[in-house]
Amino acid sequence: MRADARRNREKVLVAARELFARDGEGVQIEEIANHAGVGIGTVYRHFPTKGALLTEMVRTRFQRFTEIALAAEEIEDPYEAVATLFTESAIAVEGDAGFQLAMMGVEDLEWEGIEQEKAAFAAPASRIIERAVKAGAVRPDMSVDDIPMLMCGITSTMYFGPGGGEWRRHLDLILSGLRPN
Amino acid sequence: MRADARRNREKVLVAARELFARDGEGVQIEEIANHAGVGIGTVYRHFPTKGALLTEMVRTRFQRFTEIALAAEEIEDPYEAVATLFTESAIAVEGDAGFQLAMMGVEDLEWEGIEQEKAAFAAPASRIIERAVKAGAVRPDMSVDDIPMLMCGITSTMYFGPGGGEWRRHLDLILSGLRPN
DNA sequence: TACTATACGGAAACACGATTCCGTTTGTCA
DNA sequence: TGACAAACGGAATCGTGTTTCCGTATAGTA
Repeated sequence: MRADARRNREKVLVAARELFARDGEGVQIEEIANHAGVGIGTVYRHFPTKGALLTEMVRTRFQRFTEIALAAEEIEDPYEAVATLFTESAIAVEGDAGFQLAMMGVEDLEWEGIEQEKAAFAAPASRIIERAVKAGAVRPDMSVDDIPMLMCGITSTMYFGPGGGEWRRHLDLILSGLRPN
Repeated sequence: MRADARRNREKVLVAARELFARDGEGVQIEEIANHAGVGIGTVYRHFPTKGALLTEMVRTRFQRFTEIALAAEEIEDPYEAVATLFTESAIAVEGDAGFQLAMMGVEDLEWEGIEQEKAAFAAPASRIIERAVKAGAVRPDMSVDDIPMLMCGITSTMYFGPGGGEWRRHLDLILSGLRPN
């Protein structure tokens, strides 16, 4: 690949990241191109469709979750590990409207492309939850399948709520609801 | 207003209700018209824009919340009143994807049109929360402003979650998180 | 029944954004 | 320094869905 091509690809990615974070799926290709300082054609040279470009954004963000889960697994206290998993994940999503919408499932992105990332996250996350359940630190019926649901709720509060950190209260309620009985 | 006009207006409303519930903001005017058995022009005769029609849908649904709040206020037990308020509201939204999206704030509807309905709901809802707080049945820091946030979370679970009633678990967690300390 | 204000239907005009296409420019290599 | 494949820019094209417009049909009334 030619040097300028690699450079432009990177510029497109950076611009897309910023604008997708601000506007979600609503970003226009032309705007991304302008912001990156390249032509529309160049965007299409690197990504076959708008969806492919945005899926790329989501994939990157998702990988961050896996890092967080891996780090949380190292925490001694089983409950703290769970709390950290949720809290850090929420923080990672804060300020990225596009990803928030993606988490909520309202953007029609090609989630197919990120199965692999999902699995990579599910493994450590499962271990964290299982450990907490065994230790009696959370409800006995909690499972890894609750994570998308709960994150979805927190995320939507984040997206919907006026500016501030209202989502922290929501998270707080959920964490307290997760304690046994 | 001529009799046929009134009849058609009603047919449009019914069709719009059904299709908005199924597809959200994505419904097409032509589809609504076909479903109602009228022409596109007739839809526009009764509602100046698509947004005006959909706002009408949301307004109707919202009024249902007020009825629920008013009924919940009659419940003796202060905690039960809160729990009922949330549970019944959630049930009212179940199965209406359009309204779910509206609650989550992702449809760009003209919410201005429903300020009045909002206020009508806030009054009884406030009384319910205040009573529960005074009775020590919920966290002392709970307020009526938590309702949109929490409903938003529940609603998004409903929309996002695969079919079933997963949202009941989310609601369950939230209600248990709302208990004092 | 004849008249007229209303209302109707749906083809056409519009709006808007994704994607294509091709003439031009640029990086790379001999 | 050519030569040429790779990459670029952005006008033009296409697709899709909303809204307008106007000739036709109908309810209501004398």
